[in-house]
Amino acid sequence: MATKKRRQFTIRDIAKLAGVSTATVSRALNGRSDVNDRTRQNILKIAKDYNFRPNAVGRGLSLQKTFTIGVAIPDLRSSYFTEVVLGVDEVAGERGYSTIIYNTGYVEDRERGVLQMVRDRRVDGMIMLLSNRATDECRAVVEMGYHVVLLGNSLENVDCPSVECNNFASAYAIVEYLIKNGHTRIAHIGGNRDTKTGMLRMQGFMNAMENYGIAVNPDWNIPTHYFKDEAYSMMKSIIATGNLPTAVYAAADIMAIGCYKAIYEEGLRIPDDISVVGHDDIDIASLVYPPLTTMRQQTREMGRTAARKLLDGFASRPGKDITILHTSLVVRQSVKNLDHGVAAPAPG
Amino acid sequence: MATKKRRQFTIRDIAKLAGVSTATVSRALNGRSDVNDRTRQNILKIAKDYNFRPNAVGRGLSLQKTFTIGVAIPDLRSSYFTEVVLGVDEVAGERGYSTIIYNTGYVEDRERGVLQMVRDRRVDGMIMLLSNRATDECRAVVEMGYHVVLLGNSLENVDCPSVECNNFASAYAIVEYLIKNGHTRIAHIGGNRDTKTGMLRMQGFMNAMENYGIAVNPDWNIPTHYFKDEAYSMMKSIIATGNLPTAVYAAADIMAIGCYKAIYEEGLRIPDDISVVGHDDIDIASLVYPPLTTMRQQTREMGRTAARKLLDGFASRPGKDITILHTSLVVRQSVKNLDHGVAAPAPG
DNA sequence: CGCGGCGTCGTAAACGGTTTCGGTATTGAT
DNA sequence: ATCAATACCGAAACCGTTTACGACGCCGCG
Repeated sequence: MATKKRRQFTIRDIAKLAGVSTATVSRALNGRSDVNDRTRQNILKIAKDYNFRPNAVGRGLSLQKTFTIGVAIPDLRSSYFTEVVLGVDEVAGERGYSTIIYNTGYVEDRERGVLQMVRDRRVDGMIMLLSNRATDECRAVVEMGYHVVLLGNSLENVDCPSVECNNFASAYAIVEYLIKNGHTRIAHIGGNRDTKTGMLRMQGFMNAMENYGIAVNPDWNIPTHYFKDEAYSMMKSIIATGNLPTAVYAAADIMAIGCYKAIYEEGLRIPDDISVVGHDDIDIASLVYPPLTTMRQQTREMGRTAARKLLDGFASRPGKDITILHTSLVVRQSVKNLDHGVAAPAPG
Repeated sequence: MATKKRRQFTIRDIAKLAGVSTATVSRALNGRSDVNDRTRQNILKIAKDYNFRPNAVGRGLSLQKTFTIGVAIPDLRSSYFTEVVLGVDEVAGERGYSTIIYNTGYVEDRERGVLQMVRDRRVDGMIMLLSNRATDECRAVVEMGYHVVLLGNSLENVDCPSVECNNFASAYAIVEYLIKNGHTRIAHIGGNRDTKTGMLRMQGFMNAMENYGIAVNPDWNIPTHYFKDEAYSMMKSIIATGNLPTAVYAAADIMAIGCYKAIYEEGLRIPDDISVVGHDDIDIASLVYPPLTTMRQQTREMGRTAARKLLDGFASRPGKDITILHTSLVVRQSVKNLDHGVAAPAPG
């Protein structure tokens, strides 16, 4: 069985069949003007008959360009990230580029490794969602003149474009929403501390609390990773103390979902016993029970503009320029209004 | 600003600096034995000092191998598929391959296009989740000797490995579960008809109904695509007729979620008014309300074995061989037992 | 001394495209 | 008829790496 793999059918073969040189074949195939129309038709016909496909690797080597861009995300399973990728892929596709997706899982080595793909010339540029830990590596790469744009997390002293949302204001807004609904016992299951988003959202939380004169319980300000399972564990441990908050602000919807699980497992109700809010408005936020109130990010649009920046940068290389897409509060049913509600805050 | 992009630092530069030929540099860098240890150390040092990285494109051309595999999935947003991808990426990573993800969106042209990547030599092999519509194209490609393995949907007369689940038996089992809970008025929001999985699950549904002597209402056997939104629409239109089933079997969890949305929007309750079951056990199946009973697939494992087959196939090329991973019923809370329940079947 | 073997390395040809440079033939103007 | 411009095309270099083949020196052995 198993058909043997033949040598590839190349433009040299076409050249021989057409009685011309490879240069002419290349010109004809690429639609250049300086080739006679009859010979072009002939070459095109042969290419078609033999089902010819140019070898992308050879082409890439010659052109010093692969027409491929990479995008590195921390977690393939989070629809926040896949939505970003979809946005990137959209505009990449429009411009004749394909996109490679890398999953870093927030592990430092993989972040670094992925960054090198652009030096390997596997991709023409990279869109990176990474933590601060890769800062030095990233700076080095952009200083070598390679094209990268950052998403969600611009880095200190790294001169490349980035797109993000106003994390601080966004966190402030949703915590304020909680406070205006009568909550004072508020926990923060926070995002990764070596991530700018994580720091800013935490600061937004702190600042809102401070401005309203509410003390924050240090046991209720817990950094962890942007994973469902980790948020689940943290929520569990908070509940285990017996000292319950009336509301929790999870730094990402995916983490809020983890909190849901923990809360339900402990026999508590949302929002009656504990209110929960998240951040990002990923697609399942409206599908869980109760539907999650959260801050909506323009996720796909972020992917799109990142891709545009990267692709535009191939022509004329830009320096640092940050574009910020704003967020908006979407109110659903996961927070209880304590002023008009039944229960008073749980006993400390 | 914007550092100029220099010519790449190549093994030729290293050769010059070390006073040897590029052949020796290549040998040293690749750990071959026939190079003196002192010269090797010298070369390695230079490579390190200059932060050298071999050009993957040049390497790929020379080796006729890119150490990259592609995986084509229909929908990046479905965690069923991303889970597959994660499985693939796991074993690929272990063996020194990276993986490229392509999103086809079930559109025929993209399925065909993606298939060509392996002919372009962009990837060493492909794992494809596709519909029957790409059958001819796919057969042609494998007959040319390229490496592809199919996942979820083996194709007629295409001689390549594939991995799937027992769709027929799986569908039969969950419909039987519905029947044993007293349901007879059962609708099937079915998967894509040009997909083997869609056909088989539909047949499993039909067969179960027939074996239990239950007539199937043709208005309740609706094919559509494996998308949440489409299932939502279908469910809406069923409800709009006023003739309600007591249960619906959605051919995929993602579709079941779409049904949830439609049912809730119409002010009905799950499972009190309508029971819902799905297929696949994607991660949010346990997080929606009520938790969805469904058939669990060994999703990640499917990705893993597909990758193993592909990678193993590089050494010795296999013909058709289908491995089937079994499914299991996971009972949660989205179906009501009509025998012990309150309500009799709704009036026809 | 001659010879084979081994260790080490260089030359040059691949791999599959693109592109520069220049050459020939044709055309049109004078 | 002469000359310049133009259309079309080929030779060869190039992109960065690997590798088949052979060269060379050195060693030990008969």
